[in-house]
Formats: sequence, structure tokens, C-alpha cells
Amino acid sequence: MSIKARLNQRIADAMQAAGVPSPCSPMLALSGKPQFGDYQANGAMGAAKQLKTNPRELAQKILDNLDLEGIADKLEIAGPGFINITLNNDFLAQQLGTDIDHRSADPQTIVVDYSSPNLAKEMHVGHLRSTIIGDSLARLLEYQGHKVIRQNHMGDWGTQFGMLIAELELHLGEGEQADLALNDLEKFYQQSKKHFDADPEFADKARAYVVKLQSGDQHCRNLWQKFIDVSVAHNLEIYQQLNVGLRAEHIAPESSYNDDLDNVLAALIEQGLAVDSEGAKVVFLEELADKNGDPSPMIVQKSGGGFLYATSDLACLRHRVGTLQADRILYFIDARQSLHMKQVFITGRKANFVQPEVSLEHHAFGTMMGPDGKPFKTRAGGTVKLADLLVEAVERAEKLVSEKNPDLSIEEIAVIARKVGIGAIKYADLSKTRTNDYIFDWDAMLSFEGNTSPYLQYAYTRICSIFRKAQIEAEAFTAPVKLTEPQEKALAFKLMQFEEVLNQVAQDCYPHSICTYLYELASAFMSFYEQCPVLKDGVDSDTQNSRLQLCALSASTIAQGLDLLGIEVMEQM
RNA sequence: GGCCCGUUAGCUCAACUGGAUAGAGCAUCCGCCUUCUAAGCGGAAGGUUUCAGGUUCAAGUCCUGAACGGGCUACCA
Repeated sequence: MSIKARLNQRIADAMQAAGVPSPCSPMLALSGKPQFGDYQANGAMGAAKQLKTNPRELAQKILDNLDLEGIADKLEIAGPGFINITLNNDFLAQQLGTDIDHRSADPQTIVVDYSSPNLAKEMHVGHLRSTIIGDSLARLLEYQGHKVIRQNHMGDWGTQFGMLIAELELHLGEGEQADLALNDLEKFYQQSKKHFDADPEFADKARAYVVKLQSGDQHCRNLWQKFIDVSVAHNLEIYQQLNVGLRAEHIAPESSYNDDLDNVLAALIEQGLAVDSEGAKVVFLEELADKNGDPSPMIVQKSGGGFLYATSDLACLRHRVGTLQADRILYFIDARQSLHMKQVFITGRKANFVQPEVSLEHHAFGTMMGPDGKPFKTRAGGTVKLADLLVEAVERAEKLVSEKNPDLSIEEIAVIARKVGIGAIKYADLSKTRTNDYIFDWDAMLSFEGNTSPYLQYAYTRICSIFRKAQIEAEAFTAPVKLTEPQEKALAFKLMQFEEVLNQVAQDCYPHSICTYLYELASAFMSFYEQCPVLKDGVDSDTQNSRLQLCALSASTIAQGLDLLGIEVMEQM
């Protein structure tokens, strides 16, 4: 149990003993300022209001019932009724020596839907968010002992594929090889779009091919498969470069639900949820009605008989609940899909595809904007390819690493540059609040100074360097910790908060909290490093061992935290 | 038109879900490498949290309205 959880429990009990009706919340938070101690409990003020008593008197009554002997040094009532708690140094030191079980007491089956690119085009920088935020959550939940099922809901079944198949047929007809023609997917898409817009005959063929493909025509199916294979291979390559845990076995594309769409529709009709409207089959949702009371429509079958993504998302939802047995389903998808996701969730529940206890969560995120604050486009009007961003990042890192550390071999530099460059990109994205729109800026994203992943990696290498010099294995090292310098205490206190942060993120799915935490931890380590010599002359052996222990714990926490973000560490940089 | 989201330092972002004097990084300025990696450390400066009301012991955070920006809004995904 984390220190925070323990304090929370004790204070809640004390509040109850002081006459606060349950449930009573201590409202425990980290103190904002050093003079206010380590934690502050803000619950007395709200409770006093409820009881119509004086908040400071109530706070005193709570303190009278609160026993933190051996845990806290100082308990103070301040301001209108804050309870400030200063932890005991020996308690903190002793806590550092105990192993905390990071595994959840209630392991669940959790489906994590992320990345889910459209296979018609190459991945661009806009795909970064879903891919790395989702991956981070998958790693964290796995670390906590949940059964995580990654699902990459790739878009392989849309209208555009008719156009792409027709284009591919054209190329193959001229004797070209498929993988050569598809070497540049972006270019291929543009060519095909050009044909579609300029040539009515081509356009008709493209439209016909969509229908043929979806009804199982072998010729179209073969062409489609060729295209998909190339596109999937491209995506898997990107995942590998990004150190993202998505593999071929996690791909559950739209097309895989095709055979179930008729069943979904039949179920919706049978339950009276889907009705005829303007020739289409539509589900009307009063739950999402506007202020005039007009319900929100969701088309589940087009007037021509074709299906849309609402239907395949419903089939997908039913599969995840019924077959995959999910307790919780997390969707990491663009905020523009918010209405669609609400419609799917509500319909899924009304149709009994989803039991009430299953948690459906759309964790949306904002749109990538350009430097002008408008939705991001390159000067040519296109997007930046993800592959190009990764190449640029590694190149910049390579240049810097070889400048900073010329003694390293070419091979070492290449490995370090990859970890630094990719880490910087991921961290730049992960460290921002998920839900807001955000500005894409090359230099900010590829910065290696300040609050960036190289800063964290650098802290790690500094610790490695100490252990290398001492000729001690960091992982195996254990020694009692004593906290005398303020930097030592600050570092120890930060180390103890790791679990609290992870629990929070596992719940609200905001991995930027992990970034903030790791930056604060690394920052506390840097101050400690400057102020508290470890191996230098004049440091007695107890102090040296205690500091080595703090170093070892800092290294393992930073490495573990970065691993949860999918960022790698290295011994030297 | 309706609905959803956003607006915090010159720039990019935080603020533990209503708590105390709103914090970081970048950029700027001043210090610190003969001693564990200076991708670092210490310090300075920078704010009417878009605006106007309201609720509250307490509002960047909640409610109402306005301005600006983005998105969604029936046969793309």
C-alpha cells in the first residue's frame, strides 16, 4: 500500500471518530509548498461546512483521533483548516527498503484499442498520439497484472479501397510488381485519387470494386490482399522503430467483422432499435437529443444496403465483450469521434451487447495543429510522414551523441541515438495532456534539453556511471538508507510516490502524469547528485552505502517508468 | 442553427479534479566544470489564468452569458 493510501485510511478513520458522517474524504494531496509539510489533508473544511461547525475546531478533533506515531513527525493545523503532515525521515527511509507490490488486487481483462490507422495511406505524425498513449496504457496495465488484450482496429474496408484496387490493377496490368508499385503508399494513394477525380470510367470501376470486394469477389479480394500486406508491413515496421508493442497478432481490422454485420443489423431491427428512415436503417438515440428533443441518428445500413463503420464498431464491441470477455474496454481515438463513440456505446448497451458492469471508455485526444494554430498541414498541403519524423529524430540525436561523447564507437552511437531520438519524440507527445489540441513543432519535439526524455535518460546514465566507477552491480545492491540532507529526503519522498502515480494513471489514462512525475524524480536526483557526493573522499561508508542505495532506487524507478512509456534507457550517452 | 471541446508567462505546456503566495521547460540575464558525464546545477526576470457576472470560508478549476479558435452534426472512416 502506498504512503498516501495509508494516510488516507488513517485520516478517514480519524474523521469518522471525530463525528464526520461517512463516507468522509480526507482530500489528501501533496503539499504545494515545503512549509506546509509533505502532504496536506483538506477534508476538514468541507466536513465542517456539512456539520455546521468551525473547521479549525473540527480539524483539531480529527487530530485528537489521529495516531501517526512513527509515520509523521509533525501534524499542524493551518489556515482555515488545512491539516499539514510532515513525514518522519526514518519511516521514509525504512519504507524505501520494503518491496511494494505493484500488482492490482483486482486483475481484470482489459481490451486496449489503439493506433488503428487507415491502411489506405501511410502513417503520418497524427497517428502518433493514439499509438503511443495506448501503448503506454497497455504496458502499465500489464505491469499491474491485468490481462491486457491489444487490439489494432485497422481501417482496411472503406470506400477508398475500391479506388486503390483499381489503381493497383492498372499497375499490374502494365507488368509492374505489387511491392514496387506500392513502394510509396502516399504517392500511390495520390495517383489513385487523381485517376478517380479525372477519369469517370476509372471512378465507376472503383465504385463497382468496393461492392465486389465486400461481397467476396476473388479477383478484387486478391488485389486487396496484396495492397493490405504491403501496408500492414509498413505499419509493423513503424511500430518496431517506435518500440511500440503492437504485432501482427494484435491486428483485428474492420474487415474481420464483415461476416457479422448482417447479424448485428438483424439484432438491432429485432429489438426495434434500428428503423427505416429515408431508405436507410437508422438507430435514433433520445439519449443524445438536442434541445428541441430531436434524437441523434446513427445510420447502421445505407439505403443501398452497404454498411458503415457504426455497424462494424458494434460488431467489434460485441466481439470484445462476448468473445474476448473484456471487463473494461479502452478506446484511444481522436476526439472528433466523440459523438460516434457515444452512439456506439449507448446502442451497444441498449442492444444488450454489453453488460452493465463492463466499462466502456473513450479516451479522446485533441488534434495536432500547425505553428499557426490551424489543423496541421505541410506547405504542400499534406501531412508529415511518421517515418520521416523518426529518421530526422535519430539523425539529430546521432549528431549530438557523437559531439558529446566522441569516445563511443559508431555502433554504440547508433544504438544510443535511436533510443534518444525516438524517446524524445514519444516523450514530447506523451508529456502533454491527452485531451487538448496541441501544436506540432519540429524543434520542440526534437529538443534534448530540459523536460525531455534525454534528461531522464541522462540521469540514468549518471547513476550507471557511479556504479561503474564503484564496480558494484546496481540491481543487486541493498543497504540501509538514512536521510539527513534535504536533497536526500526530497529524493526519497519522490521515489515513494511512484505507485501513487501509476494507480492514478491506470484509472484516468492520462500518461502525462507519469512524465511529470519522472521529470520531478530525475530533477530531485540531479539536485541530490550535485549536493550529495557518493564516491568522493571524505564520505563515510554508511553515508556512501545509503547514497548508493538512493542511486540504485532512482535508476530502477526511472528505468521502470520510462519502460511504461515505451522509452529505453542506456548505460552511457 | 444545434451539440462537444479549448483559451494560463514572449513561445510550448503543468496545476494531484474546489484549496494556501498559479508552477516547469524553451528563449533572455547572472553565477558554477583540476573532484561521481555541464544533455547538468544554483539564481534573476517574466501573470488582471480571454472578457463580464454569479455560487463558495476558498475559483485557473463549478454556474450563466459574451468573444475568439477547433471539431462534430444521415448514407467516408
